[in-house]
Amino acid sequence: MIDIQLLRSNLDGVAAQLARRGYHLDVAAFKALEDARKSIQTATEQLQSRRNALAKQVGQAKAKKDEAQAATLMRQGAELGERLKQMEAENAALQARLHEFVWQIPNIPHESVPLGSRPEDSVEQRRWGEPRSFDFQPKDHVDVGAGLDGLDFDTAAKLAGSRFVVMRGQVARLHRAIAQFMLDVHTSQHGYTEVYTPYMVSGACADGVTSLAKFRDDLFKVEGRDLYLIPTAEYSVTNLVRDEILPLERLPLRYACHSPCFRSEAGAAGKDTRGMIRNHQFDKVELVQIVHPAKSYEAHEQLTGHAEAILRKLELPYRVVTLCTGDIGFPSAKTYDIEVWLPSQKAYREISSCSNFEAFQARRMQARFRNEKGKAELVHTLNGSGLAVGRTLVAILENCQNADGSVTVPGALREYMSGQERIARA
RNA sequence: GGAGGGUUGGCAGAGCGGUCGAAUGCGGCGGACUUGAAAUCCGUUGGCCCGCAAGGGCCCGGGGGUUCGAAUCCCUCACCCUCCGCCA
Repeated sequence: MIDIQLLRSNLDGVAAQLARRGYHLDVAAFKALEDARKSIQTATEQLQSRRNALAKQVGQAKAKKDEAQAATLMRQGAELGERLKQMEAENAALQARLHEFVWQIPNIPHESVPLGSRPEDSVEQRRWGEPRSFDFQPKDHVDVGAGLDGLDFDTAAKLAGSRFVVMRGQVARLHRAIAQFMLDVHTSQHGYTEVYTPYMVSGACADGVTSLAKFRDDLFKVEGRDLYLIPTAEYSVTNLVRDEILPLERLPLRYACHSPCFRSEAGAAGKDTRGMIRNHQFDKVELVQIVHPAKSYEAHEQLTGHAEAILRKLELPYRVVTLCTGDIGFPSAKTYDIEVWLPSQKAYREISSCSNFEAFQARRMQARFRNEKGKAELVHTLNGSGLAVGRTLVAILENCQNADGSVTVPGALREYMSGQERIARA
């Protein structure tokens, strides 16, 4: 969430900055809420002060064995109690409303984020690699996978419905190899610590990284329990530092985590229904960084570079896009999307999203560090896919396919495939 | 599943219903001593909210209750630990 002090001190300024991302901040509502809060809070605290003073006097009277005096004071205290109870309830209700109001405000976009309301307004930063020109008609990953007896959507549908996949044989192994490879690169070359975390988190943790109220429908919930299947390892990994005050020297923390991700895709009916571009379950290697506030934009560039390194090693053409103000996610201050080339679609498709959340998530999670002055201060959090495993498999099947239906294994993955250079139908 | 114990400040750990936001130790910070460091000694050291300030309020796992007054009593939920049973 954004700093409520900032709202109090510069409400119109915040509203203007939020307007850049298409969010209308109800300034009048906030003012009304704040005014009411102020008067009720002050009144409540005055009553509390009097109650405390009275209670103290009762103690003193009793110590002096002045029972008559004590009885008088206790009667006064009892009278005061009734009013206090009402005030406290009113105060609590108002604080809750204010809290709710502030918690559903999205993050303020960083000044470097291009202004725009549609995906087309996002700005391409760079491209790497040349899309391959085929001397035959390339198939999409569904057909390549079927030809290899490796991807089976019909059977998956029998088990769990649409938007699932069954992988077999060499394709399943390739999928596993991709994840291993990514994890190894990030831990051995980019300074990340591998972590294994729960695939379910509490509602509070979900609310720590984004707005649960807003995104509840996108999550799978465990029936009858306050547990949600993670839609990305970000949910569990970022929360590793919730309610912590980290020593300065522990920063930065860099975590890499391979996990399955579960998404209900409630709002995506009819979109990307073919293949495994948008499934209810997919694997991803996630990168998370917990950093000093002064270093987060530097870290953001590095983290994006770490994700890009994977595509370079796999020799898959991609481009990097800075999402425009209207397209960044709820908690994000700035996001780079990395898009990989898919021959079947003749288009670049998202394979990674790298965001700097500044203190937005940290404030929700109460994730802090002890700064140079010894004071507790909120950390900055970042994450990025490094990369989505399923979509990487899709990209390899499509970009590395051969006319005979086989697929060439990218050089970087061969050590994970017993040196095998290509996958063909068994 | 059954029985019991526990959750207190950065950490460890005390705390008869009244002056406890909380002893003590460690750690941190400042200082003395030292060429420097260690050791020792002295001082200091939680978070949050309102307020220009003075000052006030809240926080002892979460929530509720009893009371003039709750870290201390009661209820409830969560988590942790120990033992028994069961299971992988």
